[in-house]
Amino acid sequence: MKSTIPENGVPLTRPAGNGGAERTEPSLHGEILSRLRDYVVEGNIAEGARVPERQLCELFGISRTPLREALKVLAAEGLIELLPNRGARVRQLSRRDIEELFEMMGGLESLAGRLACETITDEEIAKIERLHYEMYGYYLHRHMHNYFQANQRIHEKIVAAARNETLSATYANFAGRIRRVRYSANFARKRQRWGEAMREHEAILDALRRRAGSELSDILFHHLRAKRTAALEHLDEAGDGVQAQEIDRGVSQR
Amino acid sequence: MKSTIPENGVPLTRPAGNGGAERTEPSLHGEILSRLRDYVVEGNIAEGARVPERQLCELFGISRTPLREALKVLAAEGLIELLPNRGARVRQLSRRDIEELFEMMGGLESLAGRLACETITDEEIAKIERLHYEMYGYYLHRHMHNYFQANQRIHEKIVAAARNETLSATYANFAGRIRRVRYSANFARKRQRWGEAMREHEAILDALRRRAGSELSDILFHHLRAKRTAALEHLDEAGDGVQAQEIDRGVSQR
DNA sequence: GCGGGGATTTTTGCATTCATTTTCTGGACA
DNA sequence: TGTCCAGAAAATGAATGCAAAAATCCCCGC
Repeated sequence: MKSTIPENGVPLTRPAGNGGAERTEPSLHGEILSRLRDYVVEGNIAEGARVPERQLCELFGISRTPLREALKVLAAEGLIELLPNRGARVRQLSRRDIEELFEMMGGLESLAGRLACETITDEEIAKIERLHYEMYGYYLHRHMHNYFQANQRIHEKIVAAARNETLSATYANFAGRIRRVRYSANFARKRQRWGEAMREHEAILDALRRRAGSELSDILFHHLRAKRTAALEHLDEAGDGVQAQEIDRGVSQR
Repeated sequence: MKSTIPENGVPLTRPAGNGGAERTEPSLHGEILSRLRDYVVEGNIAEGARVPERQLCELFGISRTPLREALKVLAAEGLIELLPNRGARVRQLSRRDIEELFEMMGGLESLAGRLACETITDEEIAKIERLHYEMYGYYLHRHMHNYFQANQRIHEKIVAAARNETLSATYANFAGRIRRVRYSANFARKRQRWGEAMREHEAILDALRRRAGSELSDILFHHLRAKRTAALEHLDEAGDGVQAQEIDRGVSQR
């Protein structure tokens, strides 16, 4: 059959028992798309660097056709950019891009909060409260990583409570795009910002309990606006070394 | 009944001088993507119907490879859906899909309004005011089509005033998905709803003049919520005849 | 030592080909 | 007459081939 494909570490066919969390992608294209997206989101290719078609084909054990299809989709998602006759590059997020993405996240969470207030159940709120106190514990112990994860899950729960699949999918898309930025920004988060964030989260919970949609919408927007500010500050501080390499990546008009 | 594609005037090979207003897409893939997206959005293929690869290849004068790449992207955009080993179909919007899309539009416009209030200039507001009075004229004369277009342009201006390219692109994407629904719903719009919409638009302008971001955010959300309700009512009334043809398109659960 | 220009290699974009799967068709049989 | 099944035809998904563009290398002149 596919005897021409060199055997490498990655199995050509999916293992029979797929490993727990991963949802089964029926088509090869779908699976490649997911895998390549993860591969890029997880930072396996440097920002602004070329996406090596040939190597990825070997890595995944496929031909160029499905890989290129996946590249086109990722480009449409905004994760990479396609330069005519010059292949794909991992999209380098400019300062403005990051601003825009945080604003989008703010808008989406704002919407999610508003919608959630319309239909959220007491059980769902209780679940979020539990996550909140868990997060508070990590805050007190200054356990950054777990705090970050609990934080993410709270926001995901709110989005899920909106009961809007389209919104969830869009949210996941944008979340993927700024994942690295958010994480590193959170790592550098100052004590002061931590305290603010905790207070904002308390306000979020309060508005959620009262099902105050419009109010929650405002709070979430400003919460994300604050995250944006923190991320940009972090970028300014830590990013000086990165500036140089951001410059020479050439034109990238959309 | 297989041939849903009418023979239209699109030449098989691209004319040397590309036709007028269209922005030049550097790559063939990009051009095919745009053309195919327009082709679908404009309703040239019935909802739920198969997207005939072979015929479209002949129509555009290309091979299957770039066409299939475009199909994958359109599927990611939510315009069509891909059934494994069974090709692409134009996505049939369920009632729930339409609800979700209007909610998304509400969220995006809500965000746009909030952001716009931060940076909009007096000139931009004046421009929107002119459009508003133009629209008011069409309202008085019951000139449905022009009213719809002026309405669209006002909302586009607000989104543009947010100065967020990512938001604009996302907005355009969702607007394309529900274009048909919105338009037909507007056509059926009752007198009463027209009056309401005009009042809402006045409130929008008022909040915009005062740069009351949070307030405008609320107004726009509820404005879109009202549009959603109107669209769904229209669907319930006029959609009875469509129900039958919606049933037998086979499985398509999401 | 350094820069420039042309040939070579690599990469890209699309067309074509090939193996499967699905769908259509026609006929056997209850 | 209706149903089921086998074979043919068509469509799909992915691999490969090929021409053109880009990147790289190499050598020459300065």
